[in-house]
Amino acid sequence: MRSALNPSPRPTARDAIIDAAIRLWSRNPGATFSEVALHAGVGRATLHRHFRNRDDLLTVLAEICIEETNEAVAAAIDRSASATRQLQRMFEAVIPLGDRYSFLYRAEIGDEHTTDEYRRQLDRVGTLVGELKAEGAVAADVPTAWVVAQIDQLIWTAWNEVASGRIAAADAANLAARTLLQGLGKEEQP
Amino acid sequence: MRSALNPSPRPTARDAIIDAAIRLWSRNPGATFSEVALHAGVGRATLHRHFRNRDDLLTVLAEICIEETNEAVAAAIDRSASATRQLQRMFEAVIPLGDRYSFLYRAEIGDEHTTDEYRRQLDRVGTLVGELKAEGAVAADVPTAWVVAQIDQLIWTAWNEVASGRIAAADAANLAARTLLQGLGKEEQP
DNA sequence: TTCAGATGGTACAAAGGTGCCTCATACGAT
DNA sequence: ATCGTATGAGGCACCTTTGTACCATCTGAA
Repeated sequence: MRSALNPSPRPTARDAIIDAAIRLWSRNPGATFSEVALHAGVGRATLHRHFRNRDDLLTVLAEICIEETNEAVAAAIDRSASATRQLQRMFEAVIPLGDRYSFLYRAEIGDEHTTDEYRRQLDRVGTLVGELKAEGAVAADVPTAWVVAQIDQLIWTAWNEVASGRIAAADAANLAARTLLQGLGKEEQP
Repeated sequence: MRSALNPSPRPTARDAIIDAAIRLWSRNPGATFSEVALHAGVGRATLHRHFRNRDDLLTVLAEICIEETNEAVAAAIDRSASATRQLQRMFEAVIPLGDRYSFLYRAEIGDEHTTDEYRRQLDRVGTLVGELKAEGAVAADVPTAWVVAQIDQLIWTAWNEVASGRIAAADAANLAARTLLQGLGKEEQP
């Protein structure tokens, strides 16, 4: 059966490879091309037919992950809502992507367009943090860079804890938002 | 000159190797033995004389890092102080070790003794979290696993931000403690 | 000076990964 | 049924890394 998405190149094999590679490289960035092929259920030759080499595949994966994240965030963000609610919805949208997103942390992407897109993503988070500060949800004296780093880490940690079974998936976004906002909220008594 | 520490095996070369390996593998876990030797300023042959193979070196590094962390924490912890202050001092002690500690996150250590020691370390953090809950500094309804994960991540994030120059070193421990405690503190109004 | 130990450089073989290739086959469209 | 395409299996040459061995050199101690 042909996926409704991806009408252009290939139906199943390519998707299987992409999925397996993301999954595998998230756990083990040094995994072999053979292992990727094995986990994708395709021959190693087929893998090379779809992606010339390791960098090629890596770049495609990164672009897909960033695109997925952008879409999830765009769907979650409602600019008419408060920044606090936008943050909450962003956590809900992005945390489930943690397993697909995580391998980008360590991967060294050479492709310029991809790194630019990633930087732009962080900038967007920085903008959201600015709005949170304007709302008073985040104290103005906390460095924006710290808040952005925390959001990044919270997404990863939340997914990680869910994946390992220590935290219920339903609680993850709430815990993350609570950790961030009540942790960085204005001090009550100085 | 012979270091006062390490009286038993070798004076300088071994220490240089260990230092270079930790530093290098923290940034690039896949770095080659040759690269390690290069950064340590020794020949690859010398490296092999001190450490039979990669696993051997990795295990030694892990043990050293865990031991260093244990010592730093033990020196910082004062059981007569409040758990909150103990946490603060732990952050102060451990964050500067972030660069030497970080490569353990991804490294796959086979050695049983080492993994046990690491588990014990996490357990100790869990105990501290229990005390924090007893003090009311951390809400009882927050899963301990989540708090432990946050502490772990805060150490790493804090060091990371300091290393990249986005956060001042002097602020890191305070920011971390503030993020954690005020983020997980008892709710004021339900 | 002499000697033992440590080191650097180099060479070597084994092992594994990579990229490319061919061939037989299975599947779908015509 | 036939043809074209994608695939799986396997082979092959090339490269890097790894672990080992050998030898000349240097340094500190006797």
